Amino acid sequence: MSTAIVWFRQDLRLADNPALQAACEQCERIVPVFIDDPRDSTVARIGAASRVWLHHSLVSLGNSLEQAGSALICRQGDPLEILEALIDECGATRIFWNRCQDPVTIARDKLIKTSLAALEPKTFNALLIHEPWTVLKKDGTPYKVYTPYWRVASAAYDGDRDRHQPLPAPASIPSDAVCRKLRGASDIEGLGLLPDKSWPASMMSHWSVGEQAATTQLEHFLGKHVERYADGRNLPAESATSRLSPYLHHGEISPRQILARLTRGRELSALGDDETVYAKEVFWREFGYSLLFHFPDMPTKPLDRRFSNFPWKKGQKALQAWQQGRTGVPIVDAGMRELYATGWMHNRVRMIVASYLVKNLLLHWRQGEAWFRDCLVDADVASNVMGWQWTAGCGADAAPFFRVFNPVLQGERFDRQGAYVRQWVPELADVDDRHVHQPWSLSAAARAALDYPEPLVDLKISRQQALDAFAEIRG
DNA sequence: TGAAATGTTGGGGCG
DNA sequence: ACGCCCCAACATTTC
Repeated sequence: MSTAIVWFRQDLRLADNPALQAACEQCERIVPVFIDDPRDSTVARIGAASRVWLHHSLVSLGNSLEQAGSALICRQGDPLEILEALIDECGATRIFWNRCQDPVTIARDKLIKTSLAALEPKTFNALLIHEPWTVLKKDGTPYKVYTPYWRVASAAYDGDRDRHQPLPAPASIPSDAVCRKLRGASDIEGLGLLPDKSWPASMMSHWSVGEQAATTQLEHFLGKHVERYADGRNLPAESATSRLSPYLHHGEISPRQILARLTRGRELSALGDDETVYAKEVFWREFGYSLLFHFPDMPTKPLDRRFSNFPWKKGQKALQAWQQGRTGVPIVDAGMRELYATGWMHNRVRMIVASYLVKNLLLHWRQGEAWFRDCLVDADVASNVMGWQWTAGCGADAAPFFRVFNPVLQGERFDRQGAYVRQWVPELADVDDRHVHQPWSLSAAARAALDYPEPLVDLKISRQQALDAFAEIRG
């Protein structure tokens, strides 16, 4: 009897899962396993919020597998050692998995693949539309500007649509008593992904986890919000973004599934304006993975090497005020509090709080990147690092100038009624619309009546400091 | 996926 | 009626 291990990683779904599909087609018995690798390097290791999500996602996947007559085995430790032990225990003759694309995991898995050569490991692309080495400029070098990347990547999708169609879930996942015995009742609990604190429960009260929930959210977004996406996505008080990022990060849904459902048989080039803006967001994720693959030191080193000499400040108090949402800038504090409470932040606000950290507080983008990685349920190294480098000005940004956001203008433009600020900063609930994004312009008496911090820094002065610092390094 | 400085226009107040 | 000034609103330029 042929037995296959299916190693689940960032693909916690049954549908559009080519490794699972191939195993079901080729083998008579399937052993699904998830391995938590506690030795992951700092950059690849996901943070506390993502681990909480992961716990619930594994529970959901485990339930789906059980409904299909199978069972999920969870282990913690060195993946190669665990896989070798498991191969002995269940007599596996083959192993299948879907590829991850961050540098740490690529290097680790390459070794594992070699070590397990006797089982002819078979790996698949389920993470991306285009794997990073397949989209290059004519001269063979990677894109560093998004727009030309999008042109080529979207045309490649349109030119080979059949290949990008998602797979259905396998009709059945053959298992037997031996496999089920390998799974102890408390396997998922045993990974210790849930800290013994109260925040995980309140954070997860904002979410519904799992493959089914991901599909429901996609349908909700496409049915209601995508038609006004170009404008609506910028308004943090409205839930007009897709909110699919945590599902994508853990692989509860795939980009192939999203694009197939968005396009419904059309080419990307035939989509309406709002749909195109959304499709481009999906390809921003692809672009992030491409950058990370071709510039693997991006998590720690600026893409623009001039920034190695940027005079970042050190300020533990300022960093803490930012993390806790007590900077005195309403839109910044609202975003940071939304992040801490829900594990997620609206994308427009991510740009604003990030810009404030690096260009007003002049703190290193890596400190912001680390905080986001720890707090976001969608923390994806590629997207997170790309976003922070973009904000800091050292990443892939085609702008020919040093971009500095003004959080007051951003707030007034995208949260005109202050609804978002009032939701997350209740101290400002009664401040009128004209002052809600700049409470320091209230009279001294009105300010004293508010239990809200004075601004940490002057926006105009700190902006000028950032511009001066950039002038120093730009050569 | 920007902001601030600078330039232009046009309506209203006023002598 | 007219010119002048002021300034808001909008447009353009610059980093």
